[in-house]
Amino acid sequence: MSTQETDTEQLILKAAKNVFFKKGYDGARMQEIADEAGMNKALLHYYFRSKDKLFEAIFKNAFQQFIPVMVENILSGISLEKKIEIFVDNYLKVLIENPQLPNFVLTEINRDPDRIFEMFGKMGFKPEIVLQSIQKDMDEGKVKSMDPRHLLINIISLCAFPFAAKPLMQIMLFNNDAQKYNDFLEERKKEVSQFIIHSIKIN
Amino acid sequence: MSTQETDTEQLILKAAKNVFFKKGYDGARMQEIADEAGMNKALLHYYFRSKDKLFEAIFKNAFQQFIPVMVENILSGISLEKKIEIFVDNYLKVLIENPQLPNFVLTEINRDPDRIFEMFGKMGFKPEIVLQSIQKDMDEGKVKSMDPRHLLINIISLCAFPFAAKPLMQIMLFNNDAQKYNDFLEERKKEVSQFIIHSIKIN
DNA sequence: GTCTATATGGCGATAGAC
DNA sequence: GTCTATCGCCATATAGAC
Repeated sequence: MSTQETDTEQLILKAAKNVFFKKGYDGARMQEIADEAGMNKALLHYYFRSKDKLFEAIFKNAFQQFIPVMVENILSGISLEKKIEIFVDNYLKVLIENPQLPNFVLTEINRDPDRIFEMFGKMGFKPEIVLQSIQKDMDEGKVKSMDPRHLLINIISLCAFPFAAKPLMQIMLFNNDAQKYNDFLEERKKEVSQFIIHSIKIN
Repeated sequence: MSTQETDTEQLILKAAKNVFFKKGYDGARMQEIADEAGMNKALLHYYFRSKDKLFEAIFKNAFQQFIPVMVENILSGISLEKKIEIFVDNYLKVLIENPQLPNFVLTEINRDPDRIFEMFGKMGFKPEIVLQSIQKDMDEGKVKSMDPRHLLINIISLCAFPFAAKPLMQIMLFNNDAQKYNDFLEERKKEVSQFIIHSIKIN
């Protein structure tokens, strides 16, 4: 695949990402994408043929942004606690740069979950491996024993949800001050790690 | 307000809830609602005039289902730990009965966050009061000290996210066995409480 | 109140000039 | 490659018979 794509194509992709991320597939309008890209609607069809095809491009790109981050440190030999720390840090970093990502993924999870699961698989994210890795540390008595699925879903929930619910939380907790909410999300890199690790520690 | 509404109106509301919850405002079709209610499309307009008005009815109803639950035990004098336990239990109970609720609310959060915030206020949910109540127990040294906003958002995240991401999690963690995922969500009533309380305990 | 038939508008997509 | 103009469909909404 060539890394050299036309300027126009890049403009379209950027605008489409914005609109699809904000409005979802159903709510997005080709006209709005064209406006945001500063060009005519017909050009979108010239480059991508249909709304579906354009969406597909955005969809694949979105997953390439965060699945590798999730896969990365799973197979390394470090302790579960350290893994969690690194995972939370990396995952939140990606989300801070792409705050609309959780909403986009959640929308798609409800449109076509199988497609997403398939995409996860293609990119090397295998839940069984993650669960086994967690189970191993529990069996060795390094952390509190529990159903690893609860722990996994807890970690993902604590990272992703504050982005999915961002507009409301920003109003509720920070008087709609965007800068303060971003600082708050930054803090969560440490806060969430501590929260989880404290919870699974054995004393 | 009369509690006696026509049968037809009830049928419409029930069908509309199903479709709006599943497809969101943009994805929902008046035809589909009519089909599911077993009647003609024109009747929906006879009773509710427009798609917007019908949606508004569903919207208000949805919030009446869960905000009172959140407000309920906040002002009581019991300990924070006990409050969390009761809150998680009640909140998850509502969500198990209305699994699509988080998606519905999240969609609306991104469409019009101010409207939701207003709705929260009208129904007596004031975040400052919740935060103060949490802060009080921290000041008294009963639980670990932290920004109460992180704790609040952690609690909500741990409860709501597994429903928002349900279709994918069911596939990933339970081979798409709906019964098993429901059992898993039931388990979370205890699991989430323990997870949180363990994390804020002082040793 | 409930239906069928139809009006109205919006949106994805295409044709064709430049 | 990029634009304007337009087609054709589908969804909301209304008119009017029963």
